[in-house]
Amino acid sequence: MDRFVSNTALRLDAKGRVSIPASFRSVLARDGFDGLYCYPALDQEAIDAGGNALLAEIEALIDRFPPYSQEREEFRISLYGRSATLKIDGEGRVVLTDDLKAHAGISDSVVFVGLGQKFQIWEPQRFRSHLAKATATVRTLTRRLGTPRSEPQPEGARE
Amino acid sequence: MDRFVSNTALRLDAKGRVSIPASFRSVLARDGFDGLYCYPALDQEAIDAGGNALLAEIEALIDRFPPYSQEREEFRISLYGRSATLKIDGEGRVVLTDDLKAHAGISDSVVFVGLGQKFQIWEPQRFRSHLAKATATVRTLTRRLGTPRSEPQPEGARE
DNA sequence: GGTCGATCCATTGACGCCCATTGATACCCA
DNA sequence: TGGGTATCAATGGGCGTCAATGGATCGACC
Repeated sequence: MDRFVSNTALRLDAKGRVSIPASFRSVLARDGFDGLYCYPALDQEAIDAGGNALLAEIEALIDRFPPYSQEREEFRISLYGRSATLKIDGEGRVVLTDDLKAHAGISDSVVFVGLGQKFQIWEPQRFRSHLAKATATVRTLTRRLGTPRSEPQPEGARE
Repeated sequence: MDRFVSNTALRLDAKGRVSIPASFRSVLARDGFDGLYCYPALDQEAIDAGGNALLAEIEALIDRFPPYSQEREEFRISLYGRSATLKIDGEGRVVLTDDLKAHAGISDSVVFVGLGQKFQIWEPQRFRSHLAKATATVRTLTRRLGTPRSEPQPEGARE
């Protein structure tokens, strides 16, 4: 398996540590990144996390702007400045920074959600409501498309 | 690791000393530069800092202008003339010059922000507001560009 | 002789690293 | 097929190391 899939709910311990799900760890190991690269999601109250694949995605985004341009510098500041590379201990755990926890509203438990090249870390309650909203959106979209109770998209349409 | 990454908030002591984050120090050591090369950032109320890699970047910037041109001389004056090479003490600390502190509005605490080949030193409050502004820009730009794997925003999605 | 600065030392608190426990799941064998 | 066992993921805690910080001493240059 080379993609992050499925979701898992886990708790932070007294020291603020939280285990990365074992299946995600094996993906990270395959990816070759030492540690866990994290930053606050731009459009959601969640943490985006991953390895080299995620990092490459971000750098590709930055490289779309010419060197020394104002936009590029703002991208660099905003993405690098808010990101954190967390160390993974021998048991596969990380401690989230205060910034990350504040952005996602995380206190003592989280949900890991696999999204292919990356995964997200949510505060469980917020994830539930986000999921409900997303599901409602999907329903209205499929209705509007006029494809009731059929698969909305063929496999691999968007990666 | 051979690049400056992540960010750290630290305080100046009564003597004006401030520790360079250990991870940054190890990059500087690898870079081989003795001390810390600093200058006021051109476009921001921050201090640019680094080692040989930063110096090389600056020279590359200057070399984009024809020799003896007005622009080139102004770049040289502006960059070299305002720069300072700070001494790093046995504990990995530096004292910022008054010029640098004035430019960045630094009094008794700072934030170090890794930006790859260099890092920046900010006054925490200004960094926060700058980050907020940059992030807003990034949001609108990524929407316009059509970020990969961002969710579709259907019109009329109720909130 | 005094002040400023630089090098050295001492404290403390966080973090990395290690091991122990528990609970669930998969596997094996009767 | 059911029971027992081995394996591994998740969790909790202890301890040592080192980064960050504060203070003290030594020296140089006014």
